[in-house]
Amino acid sequence: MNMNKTEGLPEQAGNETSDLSKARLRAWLQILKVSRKIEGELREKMRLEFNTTLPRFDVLAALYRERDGMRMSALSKSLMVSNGNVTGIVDRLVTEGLVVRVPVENDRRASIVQLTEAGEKDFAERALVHEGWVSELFSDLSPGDADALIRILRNISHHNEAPHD
Amino acid sequence: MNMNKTEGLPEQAGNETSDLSKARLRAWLQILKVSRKIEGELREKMRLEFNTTLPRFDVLAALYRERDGMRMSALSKSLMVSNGNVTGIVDRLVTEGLVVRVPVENDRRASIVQLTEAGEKDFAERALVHEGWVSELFSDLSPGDADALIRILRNISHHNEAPHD
DNA sequence: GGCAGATATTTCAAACCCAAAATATTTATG
DNA sequence: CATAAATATTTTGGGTTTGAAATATCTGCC
Repeated sequence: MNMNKTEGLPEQAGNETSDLSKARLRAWLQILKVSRKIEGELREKMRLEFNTTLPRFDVLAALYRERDGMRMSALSKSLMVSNGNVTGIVDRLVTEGLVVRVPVENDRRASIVQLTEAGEKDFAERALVHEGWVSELFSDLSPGDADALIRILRNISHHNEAPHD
Repeated sequence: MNMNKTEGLPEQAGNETSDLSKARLRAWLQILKVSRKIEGELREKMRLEFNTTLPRFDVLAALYRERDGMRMSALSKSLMVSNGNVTGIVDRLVTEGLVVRVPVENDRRASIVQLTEAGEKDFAERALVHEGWVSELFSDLSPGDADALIRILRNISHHNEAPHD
């Protein structure tokens, strides 16, 4: 018996549009929807309250976690955006005086991007407000659901891991 | 004992960076991470396999669900992007022959965007492959977790509802 | 009819984003 | 040492994205 059941079997290649496949597609579309809505809200708040943009904030956040600074390549990997992209964002942060490019000893190709004192101060203040915004936008998210969400999403991240976490 | 625990207490207004607030922030960052990674994978596949882009595919998908066509404003609301944005994407789809702009009876301001036969055919084929990609990227997502994910994310969507779902 | 305000869309400037090519530098290998 | 391959970053070209301003049109009110 059990001959026609597929439990334990690997997924069938030609089995397009199974129920499971459709459920996963719905899940993905829902992730996309929430992601876009929250990102839009945060972008607007950033602009109105802080007169800055989300990508710039993200760069500052990454640098705040690594006080010794990061290379451009480390930044782009951490933020999951392209190399060339980070160049422009860091350029703007430099002109704003929030970060600096420090040459690397013994490697004249690379440079390390670091928060200035002003950048550190600015970010520290803004991070608190930002966390408040997020908490407000997610105020329907119970502790249990938050944990479940994080667990499920981590599973997905880990599976699609290109280099490492 | 148990005197210092805060379980059951309502959220404190001035209590920035409470545990719950931090959990929600982590949840948001995880959503962002998954969203970016999956979007990047899909973008690359779209480019290599279909020689198209994600935004164009999204517009075709919306139009495929509404065979009678949609107004520009309905499109931008549905995709949660700005009005001006849709203009450029539809322009490109028009030159590719996948959609057409049909004037609206009694309202010369508006136009209705509709799939052409070629657009319909193209999308129908690609949608199946796309669903397969998503299912593969989410292959670690069990049916139970998919349902939980959708439920939790819907809660969040509903809370942040500007006009309607 | 005339006209103020609302609505639908496009245009515009600035920023972001990617992939690929270009540049500069370092490392490894003969 | 020379030089091919690898590495780090910037530049480039095409596309996407937003918010605001500009256009065109419609609706309601006098």
